[in-house]
Amino acid sequence: MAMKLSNDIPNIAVGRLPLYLRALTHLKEQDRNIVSSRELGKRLGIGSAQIRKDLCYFGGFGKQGTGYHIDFLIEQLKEVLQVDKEWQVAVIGAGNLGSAISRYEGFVNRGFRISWVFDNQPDCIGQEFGEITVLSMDELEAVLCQNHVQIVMIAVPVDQAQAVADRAVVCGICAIINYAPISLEVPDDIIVEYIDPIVHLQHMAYYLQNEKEVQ
Amino acid sequence: MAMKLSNDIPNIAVGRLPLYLRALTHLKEQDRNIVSSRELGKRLGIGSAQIRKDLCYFGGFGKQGTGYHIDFLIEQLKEVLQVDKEWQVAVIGAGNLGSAISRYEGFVNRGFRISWVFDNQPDCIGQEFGEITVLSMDELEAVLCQNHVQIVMIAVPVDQAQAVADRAVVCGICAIINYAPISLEVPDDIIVEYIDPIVHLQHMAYYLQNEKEVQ
DNA sequence: AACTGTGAAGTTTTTCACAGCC
DNA sequence: GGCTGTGAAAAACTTCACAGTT
Repeated sequence: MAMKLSNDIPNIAVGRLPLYLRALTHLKEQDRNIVSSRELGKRLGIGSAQIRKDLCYFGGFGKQGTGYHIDFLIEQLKEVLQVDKEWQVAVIGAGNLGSAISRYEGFVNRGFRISWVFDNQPDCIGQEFGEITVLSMDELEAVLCQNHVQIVMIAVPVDQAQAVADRAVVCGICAIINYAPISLEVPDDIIVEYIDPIVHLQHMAYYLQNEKEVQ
Repeated sequence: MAMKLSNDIPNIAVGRLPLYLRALTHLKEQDRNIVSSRELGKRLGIGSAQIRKDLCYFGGFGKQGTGYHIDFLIEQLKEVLQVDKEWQVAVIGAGNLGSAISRYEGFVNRGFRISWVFDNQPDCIGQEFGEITVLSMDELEAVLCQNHVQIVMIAVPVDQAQAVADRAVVCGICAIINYAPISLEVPDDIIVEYIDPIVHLQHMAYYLQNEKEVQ
């Protein structure tokens, strides 16, 4: 992601807000009303000062002596992140991964809705995932353009990912979540984030003790 | 992840090595032999100095005036990351997501193999994903312990994730990839990494222009 | 008494810039 | 001429510490 476009709030701080939001939602589900930066930090493995500072960039939503009202903070963070509305998302690729994403029900109450899924395999097209039907890749441009789709998730085989991204970019999309294990080349104003479990696994492996060395 | 255990190499630099490895693999597939830090950086959207510095922590694998031999660098990075061997991984949860992970064929040539999958749904247990069979959750402890499994991927519903993590930790696992949208509480010596697409989406949404404001 | 908001201090990470090498 | 390896400078980020508020 080539981000730091914004005025002056560190991208890395913005990146933590979704984690705060996620944790706050769980607290709310446990019928909690108030939380301190210390408790929130402990749950997330983050220092309390960092949380206060991050929230402070956006005005500070807490009460001295008390902490943060969970409902209020959730509401404010959703507004800051622009997820108080519902973004329409297109998924490209309806294989194992694309279909798992499309069937996942967790998007909606966090600000997103998968509204379209595309694939180029004839046996896939027409399949129903919950409320949506798999469309042909031939319809990609028409659907993305006509609906002013801003976010796409790419879940196609790695050798098709760049071509698919190029097609989406031409349609005016602004942001891509790429599940294919390849760095995409896109114009500077397009936001790209990557989800590649193997990157995480390889990162972790560095810190693991090799069994043989242990013995 | 509570990482900085290591001697003195920044965790964040280690985290970039898998990206370098991934990009190098693509270059190799295009029959390239040599690459400069500048070209590699351009592909990844990273400064060339950063790449040189990262590689330098591990000794510096380049040749002045020339660049980096791709084959050699791949080999060295795999060794550094300990992915020149094959780690056995267990997936917990065989729903949409768990089965997509388990069927994915991209793990093997990047240092990992999904060797076991568990679920608690009777209609799931016994299903075959490629070469592996879905096992009952009742067998979790026995399998993890007997095989000294070090890495598990959690792909169960959010309300079961913590309990599943607890069970895995007792079995002596060292690292968790958690796909459930919740922060896990685990002992300090367990490495946890999170994969939650909605965290990425929410992060991106912050930088998107709201349609209404554009007009 | 408990907790936030926030400048200032401290630390980490990135970038610069150039000597040394091919 | 082109490129790496690497100290030193710059920038970014985190933590401290405390005034101020409830």
